[in-house]
Amino acid sequence: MARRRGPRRGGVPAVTPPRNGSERLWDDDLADVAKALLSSAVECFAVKGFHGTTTRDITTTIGLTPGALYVHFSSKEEVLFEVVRSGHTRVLEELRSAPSTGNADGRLRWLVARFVTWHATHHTVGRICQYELSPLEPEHYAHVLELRGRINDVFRNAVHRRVDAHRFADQDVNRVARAILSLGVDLVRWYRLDGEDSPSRLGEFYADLAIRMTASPRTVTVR
Amino acid sequence: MARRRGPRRGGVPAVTPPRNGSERLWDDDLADVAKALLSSAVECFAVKGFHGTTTRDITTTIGLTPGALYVHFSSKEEVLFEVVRSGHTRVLEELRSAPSTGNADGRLRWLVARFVTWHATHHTVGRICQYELSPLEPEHYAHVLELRGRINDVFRNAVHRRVDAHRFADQDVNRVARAILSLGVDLVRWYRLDGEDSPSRLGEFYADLAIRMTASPRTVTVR
DNA sequence: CGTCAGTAACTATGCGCTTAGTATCTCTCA
DNA sequence: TGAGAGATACTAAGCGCATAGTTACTGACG
Repeated sequence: MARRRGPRRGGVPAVTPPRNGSERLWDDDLADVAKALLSSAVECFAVKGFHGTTTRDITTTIGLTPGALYVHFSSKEEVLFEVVRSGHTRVLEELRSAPSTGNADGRLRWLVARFVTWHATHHTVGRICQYELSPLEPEHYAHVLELRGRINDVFRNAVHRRVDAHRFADQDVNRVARAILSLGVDLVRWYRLDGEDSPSRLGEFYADLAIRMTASPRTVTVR
Repeated sequence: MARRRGPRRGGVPAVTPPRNGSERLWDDDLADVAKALLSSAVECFAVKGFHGTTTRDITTTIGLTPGALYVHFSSKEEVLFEVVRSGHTRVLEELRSAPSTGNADGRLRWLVARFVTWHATHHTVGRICQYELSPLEPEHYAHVLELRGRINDVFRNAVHRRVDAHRFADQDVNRVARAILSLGVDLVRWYRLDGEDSPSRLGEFYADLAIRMTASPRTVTVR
């Protein structure tokens, strides 16, 4: 007993995973402990940032010691990369699940609503995905940039489709698309689950707003 | 000579201030070296975050040693606080310089354009003001929160005024005000001076967008 | 001469990561 | 079926380095 050095392997897990809803975001093939490490990292990174978070913070929160992190990930940076990559991948999957039928208005509305709902629901992960990119290694950053480019394309295409449907030539389409995306992203900075809007209500509100933002200028000034 | 311990004091300054436009933001009563430290900190904090920036980063960039920082500021955190407090204070001053005459549309347009132009021009400081608040000491954070509340109030009032002027009851005014503010803030995340929009052009675009966002829903659907 | 801005050297602490070891599990073989 | 080997998840301890901040001192200025 005095010389006890290791944990039980298998059997009842020694790990206490955090209950923050992020475990749904990780790849299925990850071990349970790896998933718990990621979920713990999410809470720490979101509050203290990457550099302000220690490996001791991440591991002790779930009942492990710092060395355990290196069994599953090669570095602290790789934990960050996995969080950010998974977050973006899940967002992209969500957007790609959009129904292929329907008109341009409906499509844009659907995309905005889903994007916003996702970011409100996962605003903690979202915060890391938006504001903690600079500590990533260059190849990891490049990978994430590519995912972001794909997400941007979905919105840009949807806005172009809606605007084309109304045939307005004096509209700067890319600027509006970027503004709509901007709203969906910036909410991770201020959103709280105990605020007055549920994720889906906020999604509906922003979808309405996006339609208004892409309306023809002539329509607005018709009064 | 072998025991030389200090620098030349006075005469030709040993300090090389960074040229990033932030020196205009600091309080006039600060010493030139203190201002240079703040401007250097802005570059470092914006790229590496507060925790990822060392006192050596800040000081050696302008030709000083780490101990020099403590001649002017009591801690690294105080440097951050001064950057963030000054940034918010300058924004608030800008908003308060709005002409008191004019209609509700013009006022909202003016505020948005100025807010956006400011954040595009000073997007580096803006990034710190939005995303590097968690390392602040509690009293400093409270101070900054109060400034932010005042900035929010200016926008909320302007949006209420515009909406009231049109007498629309089905509009969620605070949500729209928050969305407009959100656009102005999130731009610090992505804005680059070498992009296609100058600060003032972006300000005009967002001012137009804000008017559209606050238009009556009935107007939009009048087609 | 006194003051003060800044330096060089240093201190105490903490960090990311490594290493040697342990307990447990799984598989193979007789 | 049981024993032994190999593999593995994890710990406790530690390493090498770096950090924020301190201290004793210097040189220039008024």
